[in-house]
This record gives sequence, C-alpha cells and structure tokens, in this order.
Amino acid sequence: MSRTATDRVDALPALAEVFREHGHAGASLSRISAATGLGKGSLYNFFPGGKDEMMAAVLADIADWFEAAIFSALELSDDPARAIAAMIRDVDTYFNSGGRVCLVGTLGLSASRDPFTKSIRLYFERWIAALATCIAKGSVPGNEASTLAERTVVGIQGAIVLARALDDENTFRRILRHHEKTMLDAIAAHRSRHS
Amino acid sequence: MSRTATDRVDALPALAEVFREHGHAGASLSRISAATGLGKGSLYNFFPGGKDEMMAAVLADIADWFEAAIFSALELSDDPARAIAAMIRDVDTYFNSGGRVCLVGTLGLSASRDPFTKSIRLYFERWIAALATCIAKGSVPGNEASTLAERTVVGIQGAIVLARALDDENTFRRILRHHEKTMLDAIAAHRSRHS
DNA sequence: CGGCCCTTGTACCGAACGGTACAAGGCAGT
DNA sequence: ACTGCCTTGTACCGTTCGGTACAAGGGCCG
Repeated sequence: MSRTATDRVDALPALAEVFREHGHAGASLSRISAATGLGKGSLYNFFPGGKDEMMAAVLADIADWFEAAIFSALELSDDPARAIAAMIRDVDTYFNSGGRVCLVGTLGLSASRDPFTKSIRLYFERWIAALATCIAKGSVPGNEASTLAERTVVGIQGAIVLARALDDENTFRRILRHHEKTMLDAIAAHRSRHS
Repeated sequence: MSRTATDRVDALPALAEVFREHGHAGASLSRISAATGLGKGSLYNFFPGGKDEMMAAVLADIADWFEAAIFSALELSDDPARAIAAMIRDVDTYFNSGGRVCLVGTLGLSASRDPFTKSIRLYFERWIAALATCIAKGSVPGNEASTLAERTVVGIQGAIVLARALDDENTFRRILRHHEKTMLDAIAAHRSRHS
C-alpha cells in the first residue's frame, strides 16, 4: 500500500511531461508507458480511471507544488518585493525560460479541457489572488494590485507562447523582468509616498 | 480545376476551427470530415498530403488573412493611433474576445509543431515587426516601439489563455484595452514632445 | 517455509485511427 | 449524345487506440 502510493507519485512528473508535450489527445498510452517506464498493468493499477484520472492527478500535483512553492510564499512573506523577486525566479526555473509549457494553460486552450475546467480556473484565480495580496502588502491599493497581478500572470502565459514560437529563452526572461520591475516600481512608489 | 481550388479554399475555415479546438493530434479525419462536410475522397483529393498538408494550408490561409487585414494596415496607415485602434478592434473580433483560440500560438506549444516551426515563427515575427513600425511612425524610438509591440503580442496571447481558463470575455477585453492605451500613450507622449 | 496479496507483463478486445483504391457519378467540350 | 476527366462515396487496408482480463511473479508476514 505504501509502495503503491510512492510509485504513483513517482510517475507523476514523467506523466506531466507527456501531457505537456503532447496534450491530452496526443498523450497515448504507449507514450505514457514509455515515458514513465510503467506497463499498462501498473498504469491501470495506479490510475483505474485511465487517462482522465492521470490528468487529474497531474493537475492536483501541479496545484500542490504551486501552492507550496509560490502561492503561500507570496501570501506569507512580510517582504513583498523579496517575495515577488523570488516568484519571478521560481517561474523562470519552473518553465525553463519558456522551453517548458504550462500544462494548465494549454489544457485550458484545448477542447478536452471539459472535465478539468474547475481545476484550470482555480489555478489561475489562485495565482492572481496570491500575487495580488502580496502586491497589496506593499501599500499598493487593492484594485491596482489585482490589475498588476492579472497582467503579470497574463504576461507569463503569453511569454511562454512567444518564447516557444520564436524558440528564444531571452524573450521569456525579458518579459518576466519587465513585469517584475513594474510590480516592484509600484510598491516602491506607494511606499515612498507613505514615508 | 477552378472548382477544385474553390472548394479547397471553402473548406479552410471549417478545417481551421477543428484544428483550433482539437489540436493537430485531436483533429481526427472523422471530425474533419464532419466539420467540412467533405468525405475522405474529397479531402484526400484536395490535400493529398493528408493532415499535415491541411494544417499547412490553414496556416498559409491565416497568414494571408493577417497580412491583408492587420499587418499591411499597420504598416501602410499614416495615422498610427488610428491603425493601432483598428488592430485592437480586429483582434477582439477575430479571437472572439478570447473565446476563440490562436491556432498558431497553440500549435507552437504542442510537440506536433515540428513541420511548422518556420510558419509559426514568421507569424509572430511579422506581427511584432508590423506593429513596431506602426508605433515607430508615431515618433516613438525604434527600440521602445519594438518593446511595446512585443509586449502587446505577448499580452494578446496571454489574454487568450487566461480568458479561456476563466471563461470570461471581459478579461480579454480588459487586457486588450490596457495595451491599446499603453501604445497610444507612448505615441502621444513622443508626439507632444515633438511639438 | 507456506500462504497471501499486491504488483505487473502480456495477450487480447472492439473501435477508431490515417490513409489507399477504386468504381460510380456528374459535368464540360465537341 | 458521346467521350474523357474530374470529383466523390464507399469499402477496405494495416496500425494503433484506450481499456480489460488474468496468470505469473515477488515480497512480506505469520
């Protein structure tokens, strides 16, 4: 039983990579089997619900990771500027400077998103909300903070698209840096006005 | 012969919609057949190269449409502010306020993009270049114009992702309006400095 | 050491896949 | 009206699809 859970969790990263690269429709069981090193028997032992359950597990895993590594840090830190800089750095690493696709974003674009619309919406709402509260802690008014947060998340998603299309990591990092600066400037402006 | 070309062209919009919704992998021949109203016979008569040739034809059609409707207008207009506003309006219509996906962008995200990397790259390079020259005509320095153009295209792509994920047209339009204002402000700032 | 249960490779299922072959049909030119 | 060609529906190809069944392993506990 403990082994079961362990192996199932161990398979998630490879599983996620297949879904990222090939999408829900293009991720065939043979590809999944090859990527994870698990035969069909093990796959359906761990995920009786088939591909949809695998995708759901991957989405849950991603949500957990972002919650632990990004969202909570944004909300809990008492140094907003520092937290934002950390998020930008983590995002750059996670998405491999645009070389790695955002599974949640791409899934939302496809027609096979139907069973996962809730998870997809929550992922983005959570991200924007966490970032907005972080910015707001830097003395930035709530509505302006929300706007900045939304633009940043939009910019990250768009940067992934463009960086992939142009096959250029610098594009991704440039966009990331721009949004980082915009947020930090907003905080600095309101903080200086405070003092 | 003339009929052949006509029908082939007529099938492109429906074809594009299938690829948009289901991606390259998910666009099965049966779905394509249903969407276009063409049997396999006709399909392989018009596109002997199969799905890849269909996708190539769709990409060429999209490139032609953008060239005629958006890019050339950006470059040829002698009223940059007006041209930018027109582009924003056309983009909002074309992407149905985020309800419709950008086929070129999504194709670039998938692993099946390989035969089309050139077309994908050209599409975005062309878009950014055309928008940059338009902005530059508003007395904005070249490098700043390029930066603004890139950010706008990134914002559009990101807005599609987010609007789809949140299922909210207002998100898309809000982002679009922001970039429109940013570009127009830049032009106004440099123009006023000129006079 | 024996029994047990979880794990897993393999064979197999019907369906759908992308693609081909081709005969019947319709339309144009004479 | 005849001929020739383009168009197209349909049957069919081998392959792969997602998913199931199950028997052979393999480690753990008594």
